[in-house]
Amino acid sequence: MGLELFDSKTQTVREFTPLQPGLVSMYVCGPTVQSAPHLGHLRSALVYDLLRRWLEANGYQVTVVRNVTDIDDKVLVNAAEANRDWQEFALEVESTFNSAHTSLGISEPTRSPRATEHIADMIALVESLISKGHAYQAEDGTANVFFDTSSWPSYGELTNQKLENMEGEVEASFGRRNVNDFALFKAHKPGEPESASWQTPWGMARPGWHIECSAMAKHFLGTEFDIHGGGLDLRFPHHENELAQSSANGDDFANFWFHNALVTIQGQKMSKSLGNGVSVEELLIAGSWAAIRYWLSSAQYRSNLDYTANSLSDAQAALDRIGGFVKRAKLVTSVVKAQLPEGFVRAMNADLNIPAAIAVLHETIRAGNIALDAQEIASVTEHLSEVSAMLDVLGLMLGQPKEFSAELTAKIEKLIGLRSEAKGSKDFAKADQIRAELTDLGVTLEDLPNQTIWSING
RNA sequence: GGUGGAGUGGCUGAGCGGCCCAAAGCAGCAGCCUGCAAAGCUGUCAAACCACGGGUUCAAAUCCCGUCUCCACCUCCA
Repeated sequence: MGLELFDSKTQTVREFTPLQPGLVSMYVCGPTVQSAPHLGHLRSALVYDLLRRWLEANGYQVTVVRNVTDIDDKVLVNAAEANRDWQEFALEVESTFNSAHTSLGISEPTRSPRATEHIADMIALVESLISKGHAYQAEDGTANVFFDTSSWPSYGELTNQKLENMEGEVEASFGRRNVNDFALFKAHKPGEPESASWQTPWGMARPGWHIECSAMAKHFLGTEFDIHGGGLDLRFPHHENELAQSSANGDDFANFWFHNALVTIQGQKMSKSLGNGVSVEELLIAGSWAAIRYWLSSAQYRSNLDYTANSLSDAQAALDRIGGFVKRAKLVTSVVKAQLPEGFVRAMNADLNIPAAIAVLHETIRAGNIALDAQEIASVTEHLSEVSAMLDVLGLMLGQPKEFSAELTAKIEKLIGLRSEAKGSKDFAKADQIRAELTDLGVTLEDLPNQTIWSING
């Protein structure tokens, strides 16, 4: 059985078949670069990285477009507060996202377009919508342009809502005809930087939030593509509005809608507006990037993931177990090409059940350890190779071995040599003294049957 | 008011009609290894039965009904 994914539009798990054999096109809503990323953003980025890896492991050529929303109310507000040029500010925040992604081992999207680079595409799309009777310039004559929700009977189809049940704006404002109509372009406001507005057929304006995704998805992926992803909190209004714009324009848009659940803290959503987001800096005090990645993988993507004080240390302990096996196994054998275990494949295909896949990883490690104890090298090789293949798919990093100076390495190895000699001549006092010396240097020794390996803590 | 989702061992977290008297990890306990440790490994422990009360079924954590609690979205958010 092949890959099955939950499609949040139909609210069913469906077999995934790409529109074009062998190719997968995916659009992911990336960050609004208004402030530095927190754990929740990392989860979202990681989910799509894992999906991409699994698709690639299955032989698909995957095109991932992840946008950067670099023009938005909050970007302008936050930049102004920081007394910065908004474009510089946006670029800087974007780079903090990028470096966090890189550190987490998230591969770069095929394309990562910025909203401000596609104003022309957005204008074209809005003109098309106006000509089809689905959008209008503000009644008050400003450059505001709105989508006319009353012209689109399917509005609400993504989130299964009826227009009359929606709360909408308190009152029609800025020239809206209807409280649920949403902005496609926003007229330039006095006080906002000139640079934050563009010449449009309706006057100087900047794009609304939703139009960029419709325009850029079409630009890079065409009128129809396989998967549209983003955080659960984007389903409404953002994705609902994207769908309305694109489908009102006659485009088929996404075949699968994919929404990752959120990271919570004390049961509450982690969010910029609640101010309870755990920043990258705080995370790195609690654990390593590897631990963060492992922990973020530990719940299925549609389940909330609650961050607690122990989260990263638990993850690190699990990771150490994995790393310990790999390290020891590699002393007696090496990795060969291996098939992924059937249970692992089954778990990944079942709507990307990473925690179940990780369970298979641990089971394989246990079997590998047993083989290691029994000195059954062929079996160790097999298990090590399977583990390696699984780690590859999961993109799990095993605490990249730190580089130490040759000088330090030589010193440590010399001390270990002396200790071994002391042990050989049963001079345990001396051996223990050397071990204590190494402990002071932060070096942890591990005595294996015929050698001593070492690592440096922290 | 509307639309979704969740409640599983000390913690995290899979399972969503029979293979479940419930995966995996962490923590706990014991043993192995060791000169002793550390680290590591192995085993084991754990839920008077999966929020509660009914029901359907030969069979339910898994389906249905009711109740309680919690979360998300309907305003910017991954």
